[in-house]
Amino acid sequence: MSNHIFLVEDDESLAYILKDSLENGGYKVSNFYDGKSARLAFSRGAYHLCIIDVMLPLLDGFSLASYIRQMDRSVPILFLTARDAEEDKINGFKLGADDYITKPFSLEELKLRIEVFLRRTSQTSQCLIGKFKFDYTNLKLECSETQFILTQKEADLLKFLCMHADVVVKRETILKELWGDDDYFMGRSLDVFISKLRKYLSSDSSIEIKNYHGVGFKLLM
Amino acid sequence: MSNHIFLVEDDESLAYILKDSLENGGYKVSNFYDGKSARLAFSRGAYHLCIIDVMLPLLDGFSLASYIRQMDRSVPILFLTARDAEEDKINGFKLGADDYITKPFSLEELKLRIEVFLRRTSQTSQCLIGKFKFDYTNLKLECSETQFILTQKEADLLKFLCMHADVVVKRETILKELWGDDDYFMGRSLDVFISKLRKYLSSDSSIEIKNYHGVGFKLLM
DNA sequence: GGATTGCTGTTAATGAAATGACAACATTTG
DNA sequence: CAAATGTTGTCATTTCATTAACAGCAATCC
Repeated sequence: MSNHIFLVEDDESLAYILKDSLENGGYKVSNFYDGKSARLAFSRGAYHLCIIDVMLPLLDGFSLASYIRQMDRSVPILFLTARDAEEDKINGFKLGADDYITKPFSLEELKLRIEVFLRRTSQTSQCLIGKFKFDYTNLKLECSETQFILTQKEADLLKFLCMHADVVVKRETILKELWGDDDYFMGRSLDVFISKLRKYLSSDSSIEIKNYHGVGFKLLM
Repeated sequence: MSNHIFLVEDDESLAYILKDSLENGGYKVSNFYDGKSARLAFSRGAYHLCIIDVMLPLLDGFSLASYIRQMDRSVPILFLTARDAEEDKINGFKLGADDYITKPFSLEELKLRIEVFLRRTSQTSQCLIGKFKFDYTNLKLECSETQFILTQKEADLLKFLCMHADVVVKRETILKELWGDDDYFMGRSLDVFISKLRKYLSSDSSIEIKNYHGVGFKLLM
């Protein structure tokens, strides 16, 4: 699920460099060279982040941003602006811009900021299990009283069960998916992990990892 | 990592309104009602921005600011001052104040200025890590007692961890980003650098670079 | 019912791999 | 060459998936 970046920059060579290096960074980039065509394009596409030069032909960056804000109240907008145009900033923040980068800037800088924003919006794959909050990417399983740090494999298994909550998942399916194969010892290993997860979740009696004899498991909550 | 605002205002109702609305704006706010207790508190905490009323009981805003400036050479200080006290401004700028807001002011105005300042500090690549101030562009990591000059690679890594504070960053991601590739020896090299950073940061026990076995690292502070 | 067999739950032991700390080496820079 | 920096190698330690061991349970058969 690669993130789609909406880039509006009229300086062709800069635009090219940005597009190229962002694409190398694994993003999908759509590039527009003036405010008007950008505005039209935005209404037709779905984007995860906008990078907009303040100075644009036909329609300036602020007007474009204000239009985008109307269409989408949450998409992060990142302005490219000249070095010390302080009043630009105030102007922009009013429109709900999220950040500025002043030219000239380093690509690294830009990439880092993009990551920060995309992280902020795309929730770090969290899900609720009874009274617990499970954060898969941070391997964290927490409730008001306690917090557990899971190992990768524990987290993988719990995630798999979550994604198939209330459904009986076959042992075979889990093993193929998470262990890559299915033999006697892997099966025993799975049992050990199930046991560990049950222990983590034991403080909430509404949660149950139920065994279906000879078939598999089901996460109930 | 939400920004922490140091607010000193003796008018209780104003203080309450400010604190409340800034907290709603996503900031963490610590509020003090007189200069003396504020001075004590500042020396014990780490803040990203200070908002100080000029007129304060026990210790006036200027004296407080001058103390803060000694402790921290770069934290933005924003004064709240009466309408037309021009000499206050001159006084304040000498002490290294960064901006003034004259009462009465609008909340929007204040919020915008705060954002501008916080962006500015983040743009100059300074960030706070526990009791340390880390200046990426100058490769400087300092606290009240000591100062380290980092190498470029040390600084790169620390910056990367800062930008992803409180998130588990995969080894692979770090290596791809900072070493350009990912093989066994680069992995070992990364471990060496992590070890160096831990040594630099060891004097503040609230900072931790936590390892997630087989996964990566997370900067906690 | 009672015996047998295979499946599951749990805990502990084991060994391979990841990590931390440090030293040695290589490379660059002035 | 001397100093600074990053990489590679070594060894001790830690972590964790797996394996082993044993006890309880479920299904099947007589």
